[in-house]
Amino acid sequence: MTDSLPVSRRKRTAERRTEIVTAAARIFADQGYAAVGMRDIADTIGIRGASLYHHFPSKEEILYAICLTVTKEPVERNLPLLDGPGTPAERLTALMTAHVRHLLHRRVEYMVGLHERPALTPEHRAEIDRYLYYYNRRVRDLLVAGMRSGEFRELNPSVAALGILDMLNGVSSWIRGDTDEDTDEVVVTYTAMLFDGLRA
Amino acid sequence: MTDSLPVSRRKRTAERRTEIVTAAARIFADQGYAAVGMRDIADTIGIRGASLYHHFPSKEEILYAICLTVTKEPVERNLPLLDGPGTPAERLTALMTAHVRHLLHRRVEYMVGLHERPALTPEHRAEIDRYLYYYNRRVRDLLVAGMRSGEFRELNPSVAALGILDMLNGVSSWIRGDTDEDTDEVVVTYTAMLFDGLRA
DNA sequence: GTCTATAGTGTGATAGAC
DNA sequence: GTCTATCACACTATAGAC
Repeated sequence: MTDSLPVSRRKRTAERRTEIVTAAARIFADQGYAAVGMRDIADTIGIRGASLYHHFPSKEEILYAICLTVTKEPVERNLPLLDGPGTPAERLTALMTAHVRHLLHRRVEYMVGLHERPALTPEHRAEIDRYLYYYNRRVRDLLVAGMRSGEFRELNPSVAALGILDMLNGVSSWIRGDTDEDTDEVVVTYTAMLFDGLRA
Repeated sequence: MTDSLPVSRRKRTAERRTEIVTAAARIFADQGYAAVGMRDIADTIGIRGASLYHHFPSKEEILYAICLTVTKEPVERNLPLLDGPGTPAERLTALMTAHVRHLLHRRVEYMVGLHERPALTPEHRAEIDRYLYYYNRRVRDLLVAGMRSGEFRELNPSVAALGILDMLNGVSSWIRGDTDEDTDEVVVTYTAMLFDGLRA
C-alpha cells in the first residue's frame, strides 16, 4: 500500500511527520500540551490545522510520538551498553554518557515527554510507562550486580537507580549548549559525585 | 476590612482556600493544568464553578498558590538549616532531610508546581523562578564552601547542585508511603551515594 | 459565600473540494 | 497533501440574585 507510492512522495510525508513532531514538542514545552491547539502547531509550519489530520489522527498521537522518542529510543539505543564489556561502573558510565547525549539531542522532547504523560490515553500511557519501568529496572539490576561483585557498596538499589535517573533526566530542563562537550562536562561531574562521592 | 469580619467567618474562608488549592493540585497532577476546568475543581469540593471566583480571581492564581508552596516555603523553611552548625556535609544532609520531608508532605503540589510553570503569567513565573534560582544558588554556595574547606573534592559546583536538587525533586513522582521513615530511607541512600560514592 | 444564567471565545475533529 | 467551512462542545470569567 504505502510501499507502492513513489519514493519521493513517501519521503516527503515522512519529513512532514517529523517536522510536525518537532514543532509540536517546542510549543508543548513552552505552553503545556493541553494549552496548545492544533492550529498553533499548524501555524508554525505554515499549514492549516485541518491538514495535520492527514499525518496524525489526533493531537494525542503527536504527544505519543514525542513520548516514544524519550522512552523507546533510550531503551533500544542505550541499554545494550549495559551488556557490553567492562565493570559495572564502566558500563554505568557508558550508559550515563549515552543517556545525556541522547537527551541533549532530543532535549525539547524530553521536557515534554517526561511530564505530559497524564495526557496520553490509558493504553499509550501504559506502554510508555513500561519502557520507563524497564529502563529503570535495568539500571537497578546493574547496581545489584556491582554490589554482588563487591565493586559497589551495599545500599538500596531501587532508590539509587531512581535517584540516578532523576538526576540525568533533570538535565533536560537546564542544560545549555548543544555539543557533546557540553554533555560530557555534566557526565564527568555526575560520575565523579556518584562513584567516588563528594567527600575529599 | 477583612479584619472586621467575625473570626469564625474568616477562618471558614481561609479553609476554603486551602481546600480549593489541595483539590486543584490533585486534579492538575492527574490531568495537567490546562486540561482541568474550573468546574472540575468545583465539583470535587461540592460547589459550582462560579463560586470559586469568590476565593480566587482566576485559575492561574490557584496554580500560583501551588507553585508558591513548593518554592517559597522551602526557601523559608529549609535554607536556614544551611546557616546552622556543623560541617558542610552535615548541613547539606540536614537540608536534604528537610527537603524530602517537606516534599512528601506536599507531594502533589510538587508534582504540579515544578512542571506547570509555563502556564503562569510572566510576572508570577519570574517570581517562582527567582525562588528556585535562589534555592539552587544557596546549595551551590555550600558546595563551594565545602570545597574551600577541603571537606569536598573539587568539581563543578553548579552542575553538582543542579544534579542534587533534580535528584531530590524527582522523588515526588515515585515515592510511596507518607511517614518520615519513608523519606529517611530515601535520604539515607542518597547521602550515602552522594557523599561517599557508590564504590566500595 | 454560593447560586443561576450567560457572554464571548476557542477547541478537536470531520466532510468534501481541489 | 492541503484547503475551506463547519459542527458540537467546553472553556474562563462576569453579572447580579439570594
